[in-house]
Amino acid sequence: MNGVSAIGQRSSCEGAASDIAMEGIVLPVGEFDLEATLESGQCFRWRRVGEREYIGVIGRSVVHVRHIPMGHGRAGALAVRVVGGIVPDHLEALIIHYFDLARDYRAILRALRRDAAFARVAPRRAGIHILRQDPFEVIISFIVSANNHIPRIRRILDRLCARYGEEIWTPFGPIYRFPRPEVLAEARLGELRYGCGLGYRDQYVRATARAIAEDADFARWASWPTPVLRQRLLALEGVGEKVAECILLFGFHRLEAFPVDVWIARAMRALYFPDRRPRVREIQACAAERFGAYAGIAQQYLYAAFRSGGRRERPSSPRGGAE
DNA sequence: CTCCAGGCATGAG
DNA sequence: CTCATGCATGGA
Repeated sequence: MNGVSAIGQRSSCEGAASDIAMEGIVLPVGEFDLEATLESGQCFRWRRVGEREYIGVIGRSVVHVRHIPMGHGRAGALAVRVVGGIVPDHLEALIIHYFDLARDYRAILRALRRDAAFARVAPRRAGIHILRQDPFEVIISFIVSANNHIPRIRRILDRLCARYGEEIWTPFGPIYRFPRPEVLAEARLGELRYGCGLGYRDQYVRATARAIAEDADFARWASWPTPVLRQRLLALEGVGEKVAECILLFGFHRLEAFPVDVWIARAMRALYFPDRRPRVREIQACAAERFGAYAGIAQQYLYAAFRSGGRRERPSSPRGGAE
C-alpha cells in the first residue's frame, strides 16, 4: 500500500495524514442511525464506548465513530477519528463506502413502504444501513450465529479475534483484527471449541477457513451473479440456506438477499400469512415479489421492528404479578 | 430445573 | 424431495 502511515510514527511523519488522525472528519449523514445500524444484528464486533459512540475495525484501521443526531434526525452527522492501525489516505471515502452513505436509503424505504402491510410495522426513517463488511468475517460470523444468541456470538467472535487476530493498540485498549483464513485453517479444534467457546461449530469454522484459504479470491466471487455465489457459499461447511442469505446480504452487499430466521418468519407470517405457517420458500418468494431488489433492506427493518417489539414474550406465569 | 437462540448436517421415508 | 433429530453453550 502507498500513501499510508502508522499512528505512532508522528516523529517521522508529520504530514496531513497524522493531523487528520488527530482532528478527525465530520460527515453529513441525513437519516442514518449509527446505533440502529451497528445493533441491528448484521455485525457483532463494534464496541459501544459511549452515547452513540463506537469503535471498530475497518480494513487495517481502527476507527472511533460518533453519531451526532440533529433536529429530528434528518440532518445528522458522523464524527470519525482513526484511533489505531493504519491511517487510510482517503478516510472519508472509506467511511462512505463502509456505511454505504452514498445510497439513498430514504428513497428505498419510501418505495418499500408502498406495501401497506410493511408500512404498518416499518419505521418511518431510514436509519439502518447495510454495511460493507469483510466477506470472510461475515462468513465465519454467521456460521457462528447458527442456533446461537447474539450476546454469545459476540463473545465467541471476540475470543476468536483475541486469540488468532492481529493486535492493534488503541487508547481504548487492544483491538484485534479478524483472523485471516490461513490462521484459522491451522487452528486446533480443541482451542476453537473450548478456548473460544465455539462448541460443535469448531469443525465448520476450521473447514470453511481451509476452503477459503485455498480459494479466497473474493474479488472474483463478488463478480458472480447472486445465484452462482449462493451455490458457492452453500458448499461451505456450516453454511445453510439462512446463513448463505446473510453472507450474500451482509458480506457481498446483495441487497435482494432475504435471510429468513425465526423472527423474520414470525414477521412475514403475521403480515402476509395470518392463517397458516408458510414454508421458507414461500416467504422468500413473497419477499421477492413485494420488495424486489431491496428485499434485504426490508428484511433488516422487519427484523429490527419484530425483535425489539416481541422479545419479552415469555409465557408469564399467572403468579408473579406485574413487571 | 427447562427453554431457546439470526440453523446445520445427517439420515429415514 | 420433505421431515425429524442431535447438537455445544449459556442466558433468561
